[in-house]
Amino acid sequence: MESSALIEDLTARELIFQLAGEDALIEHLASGSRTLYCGFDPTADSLHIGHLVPLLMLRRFQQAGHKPIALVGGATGMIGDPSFKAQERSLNTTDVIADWAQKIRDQVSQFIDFDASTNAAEVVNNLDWMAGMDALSFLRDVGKHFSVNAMIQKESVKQRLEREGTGISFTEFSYMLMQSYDFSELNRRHGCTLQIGGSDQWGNITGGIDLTRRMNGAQVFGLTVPLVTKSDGTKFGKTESGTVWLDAQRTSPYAFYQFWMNTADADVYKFLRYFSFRPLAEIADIEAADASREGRPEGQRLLAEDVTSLVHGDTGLLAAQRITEALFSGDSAALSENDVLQLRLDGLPSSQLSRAQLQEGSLSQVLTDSGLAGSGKQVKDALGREAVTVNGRALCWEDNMNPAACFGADEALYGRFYLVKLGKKKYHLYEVS
RNA sequence: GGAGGGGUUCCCGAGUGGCCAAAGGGAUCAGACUGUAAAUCUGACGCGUAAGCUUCGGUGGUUCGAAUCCACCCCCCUCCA
Repeated sequence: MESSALIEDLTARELIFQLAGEDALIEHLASGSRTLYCGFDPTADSLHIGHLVPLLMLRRFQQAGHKPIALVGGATGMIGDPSFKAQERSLNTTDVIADWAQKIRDQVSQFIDFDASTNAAEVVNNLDWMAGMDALSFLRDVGKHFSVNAMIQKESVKQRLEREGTGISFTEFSYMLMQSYDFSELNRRHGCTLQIGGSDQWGNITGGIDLTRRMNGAQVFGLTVPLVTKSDGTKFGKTESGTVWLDAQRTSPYAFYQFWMNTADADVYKFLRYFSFRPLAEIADIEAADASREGRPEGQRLLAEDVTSLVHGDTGLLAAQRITEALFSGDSAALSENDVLQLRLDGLPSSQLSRAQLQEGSLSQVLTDSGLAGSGKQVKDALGREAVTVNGRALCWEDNMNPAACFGADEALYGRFYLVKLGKKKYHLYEVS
């Protein structure tokens, strides 16, 4: 895609929330290959789908001929970004952050192309230039350019300053200076002229634009992507089991795929525009086709396929689809022994049990221990509604105290497997020996 | 350092000696209806099959009985110095 068309496409996808220096930026991007960056702080050992929009944004820019830099916040991660956070956060140790930073680095790397001939991507860590900086230099060279009067006007910290019951430490208050310095440093080192980020980053980005002008005398730009919202007002990116992570160890490709499959109709086309690389015209066609179709729309499936493939590759997508096909087609008895083994490899939640374990305790204990249910109450509730099935047979209330009967030897698939379903969507594979 | 206001179950938030496992709302889960939607209705929602057990910042104390009273401590906020 040509640079001139890029902004147009992003606008149409509603991926641009704010632009710093709009006309000049459009001209700037249209007139050459530019270098841009986006920062990711190691606040955990994996990124989650909330990071996906800016991450894919880097990719979109690279596809349009620009050079993306992914910045891992080894230094900023040690401070903690206060932007729109309701409370002061606790600090992690240096070792932990270094470990996380390495993991984030690997993760970020899969979305951008390091082999492109003219605009190969780079990954940098702001610890490289922050670690060596002493407090005096920082205060004199960087701090001097910031007005506290201006900083406390920022929306991102207003809540912390004004709201009763919270506060902000000097440490977190200084975060903006560090991120601003990153921008000016990348501008100096790599000729970086554009920073992108989530809408919560606006204050930090404009801070960096000002600082770069003052320190380097250079004009640089900023772009923020919108916060992903859902039509029902609930928070995007959470499920019962918590955050949806990009790391396959934390959120399996199957769970990831299912997350997107469960997108509400009201959101699915917007999400396709946000998260998929399909041309807008194609997305419009999909929407039109779904509107005139009876029953289940295609949008969710296509969205799930696109995003799962982006994050977990074709292998991950195939695994997710294999499980989905097996579980939701209804007939688990049709699975071959190989299929069952494959499902387990593909990331279907599973656990091992011994016959002896089933002789005592309760079913709710078994299901809770394996993580299928959150509590025994949940299991009891489900039992009372015939919402627990083992290899397709619904259990009832009386079965709770007799787990051995629930996993009858003659009912096992291939002598040892039991596919337990709790509710309509949650499955767990037990191997009993 | 001084004065005042706070810390309640995932979140918000009521509760000021027994009727409190703690109102209400949100989130979440399950059922019905469906399309593995939405909306709506129903149920669950500290842990436990149950008896019962463990909670209201922490530690002690008063009391037959404490989230509620007292002492000390920790943390947060506001104002003053």
